[in-house]
Amino acid sequence: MRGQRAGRGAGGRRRRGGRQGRGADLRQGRDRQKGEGERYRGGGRTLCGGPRRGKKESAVIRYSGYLMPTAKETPSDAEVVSHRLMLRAGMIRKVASGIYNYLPAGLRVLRKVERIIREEMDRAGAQEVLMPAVVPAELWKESGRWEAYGKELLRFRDRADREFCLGPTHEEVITDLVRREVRSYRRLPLNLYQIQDKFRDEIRPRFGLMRGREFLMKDAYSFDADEEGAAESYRKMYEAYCRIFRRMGLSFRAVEADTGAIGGTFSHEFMVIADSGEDAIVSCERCAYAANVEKAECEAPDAANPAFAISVGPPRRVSTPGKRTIGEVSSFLGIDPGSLIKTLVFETDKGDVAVLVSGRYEVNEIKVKNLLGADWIRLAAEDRVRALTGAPSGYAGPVGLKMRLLADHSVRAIAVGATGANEKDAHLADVVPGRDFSPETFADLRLVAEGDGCPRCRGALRFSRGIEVGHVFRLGTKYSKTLSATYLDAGGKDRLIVMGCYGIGVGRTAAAAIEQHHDADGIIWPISIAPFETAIVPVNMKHEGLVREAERVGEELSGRGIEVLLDDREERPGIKFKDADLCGIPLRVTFGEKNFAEGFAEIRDRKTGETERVEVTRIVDRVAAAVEAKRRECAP
RNA sequence: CGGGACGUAGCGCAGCCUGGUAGCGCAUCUGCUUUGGGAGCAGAGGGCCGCCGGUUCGAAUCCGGCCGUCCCGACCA
Repeated sequence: MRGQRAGRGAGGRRRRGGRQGRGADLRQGRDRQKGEGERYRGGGRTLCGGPRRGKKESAVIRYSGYLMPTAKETPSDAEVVSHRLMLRAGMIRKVASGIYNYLPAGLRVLRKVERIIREEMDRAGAQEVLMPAVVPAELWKESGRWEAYGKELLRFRDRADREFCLGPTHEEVITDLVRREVRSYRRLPLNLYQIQDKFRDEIRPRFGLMRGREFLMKDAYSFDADEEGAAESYRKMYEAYCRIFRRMGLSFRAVEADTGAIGGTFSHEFMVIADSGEDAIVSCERCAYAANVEKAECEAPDAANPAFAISVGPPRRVSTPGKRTIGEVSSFLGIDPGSLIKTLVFETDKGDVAVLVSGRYEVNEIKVKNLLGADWIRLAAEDRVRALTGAPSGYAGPVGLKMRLLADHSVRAIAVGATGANEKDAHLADVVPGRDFSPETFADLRLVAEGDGCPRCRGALRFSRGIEVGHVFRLGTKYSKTLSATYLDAGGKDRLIVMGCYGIGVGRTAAAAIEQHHDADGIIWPISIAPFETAIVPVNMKHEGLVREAERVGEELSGRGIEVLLDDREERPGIKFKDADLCGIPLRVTFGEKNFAEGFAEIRDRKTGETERVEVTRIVDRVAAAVEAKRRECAP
């Protein structure tokens, strides 16, 4: 799949150069050979940051020789916008499920994301290291995660039959490094990070770079002498993350989150707000509270007035043939779903458990899992439900049920309710919690719902969707304990190092930026992570004066530190415009014949579509000013 | 791993039900014309019809197995 549209002009030159090898063809033509050599030097420097140093070298990239094969149609297996657009814009190509090639333009975007991350991590006092992708099993066995991590951890053996894995995260490796090198409190605090390829053998890779198996990730690890220091390290990272995502021009929210498999005590996820996001988040309209719905706390309602239930007789069995869902049962019995007591049976590593919740709400499995201190939890399968309750699922109820019973606070608000009868096609009415059954505990076990108040300030909660691009954790001593990473304090005593870890998905962040910033024509990159800052489009490559002027302007802009893509392909204007839009280049300078004859060119803003006609003599200044304005929008 | 689908030219698809010459659009290559929003005409190249087996005189088409990919559910940056 070579440049579909990448250059008729090149083709012409190739022909003249003879028909031998393709590799040779690509080097034909002095001008292009020069362009290519310079491109790498120039491009590399620009991307690595820092002011441009002396020497006149062209950093202008010429589209005709550049591998950015755009497509009008998309492979049918791309579902989300970011995936589709990255494929169409010639940024990535799939190699295997969840594994991608990054083409030059895609790589430029990743490098820019990396660069911002590096600058802010360095600024926050972190130091860059690089750890191996291949990790010996011993380290993972030592931490206990060799067993605990599951199939996502890709394991294999070397020729000597030693076990290894591809690192999906590097707590073990970094802790091993630090425990060897750090002995004294004088060396703390320490924060080390890397930007490296990770591999997680996802059950179901999807959405292109949003959920790949191999992916670029920045992971940082902090080491402190005590909890106070760890809290400070955490705060610094939290702030660095805010700066990072602001600089990428993203609208995001830091939300309280569950710590999951990484473990630890406390964590925030950084969510890029996008309707297509996989995660649901809630945030308070009045205060700063924001959380992943998995984590979001629910207030306990007032308990029902017991006087209410005093006159009610014993539970009544009612026939409910074929009615098993809350909706069916409540409308069949003519009662409010909120007074149905929903009973769900879960299997966990701590044994089976039934969880009760008001029919108005959903059980939050993560809260149940955390309450039990379980490693895993799943809704019991049909036959298990039958064995435990004596009825098919849909008819379970707490009355007379012989198993662990946990109840959500919402059940307490039910004075008289209805519930399954543990018998097929039957429910019980006039059920009084506390009288007819008693759960071992009432706790917050449900999912937040629309209409709930903020747990902090009782303000209104707003629901939105987000893409998790970063995650910061307070790990405490989880890894320093299992891997015995200790230091000597000032009193000469051995103490455990207190850790934190901090991740950012590099490719995912680029994808999230697209999810948040695109339109019908393609990507609209924030300038700080765009592959190029401006495109220059000479409308007719046969018009020598016009082309020469376009090239001159490109060189000048480049000389001012602006990243330019010169579309020197022998294509029709429509194609060039479409491609510039598709690839999301923030500004486009168009050299058209009519305007050029009058001494004018045009600047177009990709985002607003606004077009400005500017005299060619002033165009460089004008573009530079526009670029500057866009860069300022991405200020931290 | 469960549920649903799909594998035919680089990409998007038709053909399969009812077995017999592999087709369309885009892209690619050549020539001419064209040059402000994915051009026109003329010509050309490109296929182990996912793989293996079975049925049949004959299989892209029917049957079985395998592999791959995608979509929906439980994990995560």
